[in-house]
Amino acid sequence: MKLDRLGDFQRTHRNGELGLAQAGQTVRLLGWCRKARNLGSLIFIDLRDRWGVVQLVANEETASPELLAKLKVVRGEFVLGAEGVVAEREAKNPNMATGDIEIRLTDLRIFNTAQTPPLPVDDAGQEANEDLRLKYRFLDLRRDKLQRNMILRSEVANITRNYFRKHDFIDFETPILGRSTPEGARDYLVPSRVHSGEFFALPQSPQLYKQLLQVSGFERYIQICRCFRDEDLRADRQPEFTQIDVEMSFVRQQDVQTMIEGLMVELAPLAGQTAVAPFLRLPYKDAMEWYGSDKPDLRCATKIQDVTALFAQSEFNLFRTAADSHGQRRVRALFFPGEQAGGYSRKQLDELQDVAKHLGAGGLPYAKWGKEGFASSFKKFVDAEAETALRTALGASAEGLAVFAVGTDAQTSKVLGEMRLRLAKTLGQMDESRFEFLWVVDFPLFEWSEENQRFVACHHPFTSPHPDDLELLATNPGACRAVAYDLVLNGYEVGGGSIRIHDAETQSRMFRAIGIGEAEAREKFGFLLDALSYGAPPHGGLALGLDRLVMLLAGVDNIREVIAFPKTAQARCLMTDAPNTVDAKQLRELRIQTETPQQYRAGVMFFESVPAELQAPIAALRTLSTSQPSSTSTMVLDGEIVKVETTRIPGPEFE
RNA sequence: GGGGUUGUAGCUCAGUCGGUUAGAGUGCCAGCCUGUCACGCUGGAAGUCGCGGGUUCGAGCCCCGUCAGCCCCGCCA
Repeated sequence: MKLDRLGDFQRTHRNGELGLAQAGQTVRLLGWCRKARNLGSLIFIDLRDRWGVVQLVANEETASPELLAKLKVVRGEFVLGAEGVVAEREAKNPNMATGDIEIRLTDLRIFNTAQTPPLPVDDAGQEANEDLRLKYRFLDLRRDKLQRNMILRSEVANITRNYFRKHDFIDFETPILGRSTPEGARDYLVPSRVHSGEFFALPQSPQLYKQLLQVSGFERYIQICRCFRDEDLRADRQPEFTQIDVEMSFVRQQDVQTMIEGLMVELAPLAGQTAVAPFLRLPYKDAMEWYGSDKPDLRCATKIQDVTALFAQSEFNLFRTAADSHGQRRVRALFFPGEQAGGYSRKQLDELQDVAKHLGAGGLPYAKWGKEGFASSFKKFVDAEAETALRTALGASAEGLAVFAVGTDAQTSKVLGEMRLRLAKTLGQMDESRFEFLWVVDFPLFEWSEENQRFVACHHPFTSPHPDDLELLATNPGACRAVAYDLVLNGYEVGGGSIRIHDAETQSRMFRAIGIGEAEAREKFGFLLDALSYGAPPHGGLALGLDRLVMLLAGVDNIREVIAFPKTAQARCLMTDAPNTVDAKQLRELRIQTETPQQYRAGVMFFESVPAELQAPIAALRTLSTSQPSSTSTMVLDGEIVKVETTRIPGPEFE
């Protein structure tokens, strides 16, 4: 089929903006065919562009033979230009924004055809599997849902830039090629050709640069920047992600928080929500105690309770030994009121217990008060008096379900934190229509790393110790609090920051506390120590996860839905097949040798042009190093270009 | 690194106890159709049951391995 040329065919209107106001006008529109409905001598086409969908119509009596011929070949996703007159419809469609009107076609241009899409492009049907969506991301992105998400994302970025500009922040760009740092996540490394054997690291965050810009006197820094972490993925974690990175001079914790709250107040309406500043400030210790999480979801009111003392005299050994442990181990509980909770079935409780076990619990003791009265996994240890005591302690006035965890605070927090969210959701005791912002503050400065057998910085090693805890730095680092704060929304950490250390002496003490000696500190962070010694102002800031924020504003539960070209959970791009192996020549230039655990050989599938007598030589000849289980490559054999499908076979270790 | 789960037509899925020629909806193709908008009606094509091996008279179904997607734990300053 001969395609039309765009030539000077320009749109006069966007599809979404047409209505009865334009009736009678001749318009030119552009877009994709969402759907063609051919009723014989009457043909409808739904034309989609970024702004909406409008119905085109033509009938046999009035349309020219040329126009009719074109209309009959149009299929889904063809790229069209339409010229026609806006007319009030005979049959209006109240479900469609432009449902009052249609375009009576006078001319149609077909700028491109399209194969039948491998996945549904409209949102009406069922969504395709995600691997398919990721492979054909360019088509998936045509869908309304993703278009809306991308537009929302752009809105968030624009509002953010305007907000900070309004507050005199300066927009910076910091290096993508930087220095690998010892603390924190694994770095993505970039080999340097010029300096063979040496590597740049992609930034996990522009942390040090933004601090140095405070030393330089810019006072207010903002950057919307890409960050990279070579760690395993989650539904809310990608290896490259976008931060709204903020840093300010001459500020206290509350100044940074107030600034960020102002931004949230402006962003919340994008989700039809209202954010009311100031947000709740919840100490880390209380968050862990009440919610078992450092990012509590406050849309559920239920709190964890300590019921250890109730079992001091109990014959239930599991619980009593905790009571005897002088606080080392505790019995903690969650109580959910209501008929539904009290009527929880054995099967449901077993499922919950499985989850608890996966989180490291031995089981999930429970007690429930329902239609059949009191039931519990440890009922034989609970007499009437004990039951009353338990009931009173839990505030269980009527029916309901309590689940228990016993162990160290870390253990019980992990289990009950998860149970709290699960039960709240399944029992409908989580108001998912609300937005609940809060600040979690007073984080510990350090945590013990089993792997390294030393304390490591919880946030990062530039975080200011809490002024009241300075002397603990050397004596009891584990108890030292930090001036660090996380912004939490609906159980997600959407941002985190701190007041930084701004004097070289405190910074040195900090390095000492985490086992970085003078010489090592000098070598790795000499530039920072230098900077701090030349008049660094008191400063602090925070970084917001843009992707997560947009995810929550969009009301979706996966970060991939708000990223145009995301990676899979295995950190691969299904569309481009990145990462991929590179030419030996490239590696030689970089003086890099690779160890490949398996060798790959040309496989068994050949394309039409390969004569039979050449197939065996090809199979024998080619040994490929590729991470792909199979791939197609082109090679020249006896002067003939052939395509070879290579498949991976197990082989000896590659030398 | 570990655990769970999924993989059957272009797409979404069903497939019983291992037993005839592997089905449905949708999409696609063809014909008919002047008010559709999830158009309708009639007909048709369409399958490496992810891949490899095994058990069996017989495997989509059972076993072993493997690849890929998703979720979680560890990890993520």
